[in-house]
Amino acid sequence: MLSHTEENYLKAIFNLELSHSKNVSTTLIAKNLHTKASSVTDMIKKLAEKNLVNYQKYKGVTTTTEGKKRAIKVVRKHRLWEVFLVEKLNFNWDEVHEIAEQLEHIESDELIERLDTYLNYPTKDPHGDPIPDAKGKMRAEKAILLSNANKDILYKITCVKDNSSALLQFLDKHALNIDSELTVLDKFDFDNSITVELNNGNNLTLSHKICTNVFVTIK
Amino acid sequence: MLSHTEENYLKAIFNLELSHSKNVSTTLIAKNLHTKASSVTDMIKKLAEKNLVNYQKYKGVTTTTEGKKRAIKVVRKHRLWEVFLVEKLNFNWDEVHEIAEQLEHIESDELIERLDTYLNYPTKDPHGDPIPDAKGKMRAEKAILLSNANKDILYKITCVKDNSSALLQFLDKHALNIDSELTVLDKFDFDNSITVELNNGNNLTLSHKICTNVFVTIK
DNA sequence: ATTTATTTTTAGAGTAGTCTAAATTTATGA
DNA sequence: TCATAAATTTAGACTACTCTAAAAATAAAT
Repeated sequence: MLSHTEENYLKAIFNLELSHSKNVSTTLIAKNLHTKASSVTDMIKKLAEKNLVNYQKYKGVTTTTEGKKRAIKVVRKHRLWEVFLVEKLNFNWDEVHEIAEQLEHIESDELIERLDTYLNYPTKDPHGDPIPDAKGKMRAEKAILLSNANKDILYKITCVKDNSSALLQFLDKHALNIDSELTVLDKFDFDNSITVELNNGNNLTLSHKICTNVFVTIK
Repeated sequence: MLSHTEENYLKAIFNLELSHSKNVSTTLIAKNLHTKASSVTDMIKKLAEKNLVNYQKYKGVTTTTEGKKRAIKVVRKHRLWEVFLVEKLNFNWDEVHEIAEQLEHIESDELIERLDTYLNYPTKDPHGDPIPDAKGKMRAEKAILLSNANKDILYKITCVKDNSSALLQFLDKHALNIDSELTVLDKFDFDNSITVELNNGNNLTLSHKICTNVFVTIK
């Protein structure tokens, strides 16, 4: 059985491995968990001792097969609880992250499977992130960043990168949601902003920062 | 903000205060939390420092007004989650205690009020225990122990004292539930067992141990 | 009332996790 | 390639909580 802290480290390492690929560095983990590099080193040693990460001094870490399994389980729990909070308790999608961060550590296999059933086996959370199934399989999304989208092609939003309230509230205010459809009309070299047309006919100019935090697929 | 451990101590002290009345002893708390008396002394000092309990060396503790408020909130959360687990996720009443023991520490006022709304403001948990409302008010139940019930009077079960699976499974097997109706037919001095008649006409003889763990009120 | 038993507290130490500051290793760049 | 910068690890200390064993206080019993 892992402590909440161990689970948090494992989840962070796993996520960073996916987004930054291969050997995750100590400082990157520290930044992610708002802690210090020295604390990370200590914890990494502990996780390596338990065969949950591969670790060589000064070379960063990767998760082992067992480590991945544990991390995926935490991710599954986090995302299922997010669906519960939004679908059943009517929370807004920008309010659920902190609470799910706590709920993901509740220990009970039976609970999580019953929750999954109750929610009717959802495959994505309110932010569009895929929910791993009970075996740990996760839908591989061939989504691209909105910043890399081409002009005059119809896309739909599938996922947002950042779960911060600030981003989610911005999207809400501009009627942008998971499954919203849009076409890129213009790309501006000056500040890398782009103008999109929504399927209600409205035009919207989005900053580069927004575009690098929103994933889309061709509709 | 209190740690899980502090909340657990506070809840235990509060419950023992209700059941054993006045100045709860160090050993009683230790037994209740499966820890050692010396650990209890340490924690009591910490809680006294925060004005959550009144403490005089060697004289036991009582909760302060603020301490009671915090304890009641934990109890409210525990019991609401138990209702959720039974009503929505179809757990049996003997399976929910351990999980609720974890869920009761999730920190979010918004969450607990939305859960309450979602469950349609229940007033008792699956074991018949009263759920405090958002202001901390709890229904005062004038229930008596089945062991103190009189002959030939129609009672109904309102609550069970012990949340252990063993007791709950015994009751399940004998079709005894919250709101089950029964009449005491006989009381045996030899072993303090009693014979009851259920409203389906069946007779049942119950041991003293069972009778001191089941609460009833006159129907 | 004084011994004995029980309860409670203190003292000292251990584990999990955190930090700062210093030392070491790796990466960078003239 | 050699100096310097950046990243990483170690060392030592701190908080929260736990324990055992011994000391002190209270309760019980002759």
